[in-house]
Amino acid sequence: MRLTRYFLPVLKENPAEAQIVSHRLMLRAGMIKQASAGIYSWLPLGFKVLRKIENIVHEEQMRAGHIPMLMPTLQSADLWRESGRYDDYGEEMLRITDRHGRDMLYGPTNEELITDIFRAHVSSYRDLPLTLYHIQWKFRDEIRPRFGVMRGREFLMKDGYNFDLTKEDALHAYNRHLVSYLRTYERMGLQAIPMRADSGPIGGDDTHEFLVLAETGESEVFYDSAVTDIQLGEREIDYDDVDQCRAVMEEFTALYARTDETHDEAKFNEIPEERRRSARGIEVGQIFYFGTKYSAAMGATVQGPDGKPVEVHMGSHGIGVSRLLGAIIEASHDDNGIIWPEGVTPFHAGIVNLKQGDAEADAACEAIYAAMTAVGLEPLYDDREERAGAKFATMDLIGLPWRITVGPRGLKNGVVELTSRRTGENEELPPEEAVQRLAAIYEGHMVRGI
RNA sequence: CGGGCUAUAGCGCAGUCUGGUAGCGCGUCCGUCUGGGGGACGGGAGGUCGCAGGUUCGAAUCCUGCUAGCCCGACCA
Repeated sequence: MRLTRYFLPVLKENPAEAQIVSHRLMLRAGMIKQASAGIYSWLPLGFKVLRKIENIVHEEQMRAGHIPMLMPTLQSADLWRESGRYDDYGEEMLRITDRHGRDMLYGPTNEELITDIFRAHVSSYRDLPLTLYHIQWKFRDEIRPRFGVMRGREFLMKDGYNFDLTKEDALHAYNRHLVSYLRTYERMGLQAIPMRADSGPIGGDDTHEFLVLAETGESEVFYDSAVTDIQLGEREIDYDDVDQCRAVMEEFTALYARTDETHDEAKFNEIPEERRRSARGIEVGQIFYFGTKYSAAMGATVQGPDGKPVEVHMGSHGIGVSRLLGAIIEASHDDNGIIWPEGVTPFHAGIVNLKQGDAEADAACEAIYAAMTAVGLEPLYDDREERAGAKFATMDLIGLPWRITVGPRGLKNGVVELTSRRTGENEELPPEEAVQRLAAIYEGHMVRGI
């Protein structure tokens, strides 16, 4: 993409309403624009990152054997009356009446809809196990939306639902999700720690929240510092392997890590004192096992091998997709702006032409642009008639992890500069080598964008 | 929902107390110079002063009502 043809309305000054760094940077980098309280338009740069995150979530869900689909944002109140949650959910649910006077709602979650689909089409134990998921906009009418996309009213969420014949099968689904979530977050450059949590209005006994440590987090968390040393890394996972998934789950949840809702001071104090940590965290996902709560209420049964109806065991699992943008920025920025992890960056590298209009510099930039595109990389070429300082400032603000700087001075010696946004490290090398280097860096980090 | 606050050009703000027909910085447009960390000079464009009503010869400014948004707290992917 050439910057002169793109739409990137960056701001030099901080908008007054933005208090936390991710909100400020998303506004300044021209990623979002507030439409009303807690509701945002996603401008091209923000939309690009949102789609990349969404695609990582899809890839990891499908890798774990979960089936993508799409349910509507508007739902009928009838299903919610059936589950009993129409009254339980309270003011947070946005209720709407259509022209015929029918009660509708903008879905805050989808347990009812998915259970309705399930009971209509699944009748045999032989169709199990089944895990369906979608990535769809939700609406929760928060009393006080704040922090930009971190606590919006309208937000994009991946929510999935597993249906299993037995509790054991459902617990495997639980573990499978825990593992797949770990991989999902790691691919985005995040460390999200699973913590024992409270189930809230979803209900159920077993639940973990995934928290990204950040000073601006809304949750207070307590943990054993050793948990931050555990990484999934490159290890091979067979998501059908019950024992392996359980082992990984146990590895990641053995050490103490809880939110304030479930914090147990006595157990916390059993940790050696030098490893006790209290901090703040951003909740980026949650997994639940809730047994037959919805299947019993809504009559979701299958016929077992003996021909008798069995209420299915269910769980649900969510990832706050739009919130993740905020969480990633909170975890990865500096005074000059955002620093995108390679996995989610909107463009793979920026090309800065220091002397726009100089025949050699222009030609060199075009050649790099073509070479990057040829190997499947997506560059953002700053071809504006701006001075070097302005171009650098823009690149730093929008946070592309790599920058190729092209100027007449370097070109005389046949080199350009490759600079890491994160470390500031700078290397002079021939243009072709810079492109090769980028191709190697992004090997394994290629995510379909838009 | 309790407490605090704001609304004036795309963004950040002054002007309101003491009424007289709206200003600054950034951005933006045109031109010249410049060219390795938000450059300089010159010239432009851009505003129903959140909305409605009232007081007044005259309202951004005073009065009444409303709306929207922000911050702190109690609740939540």
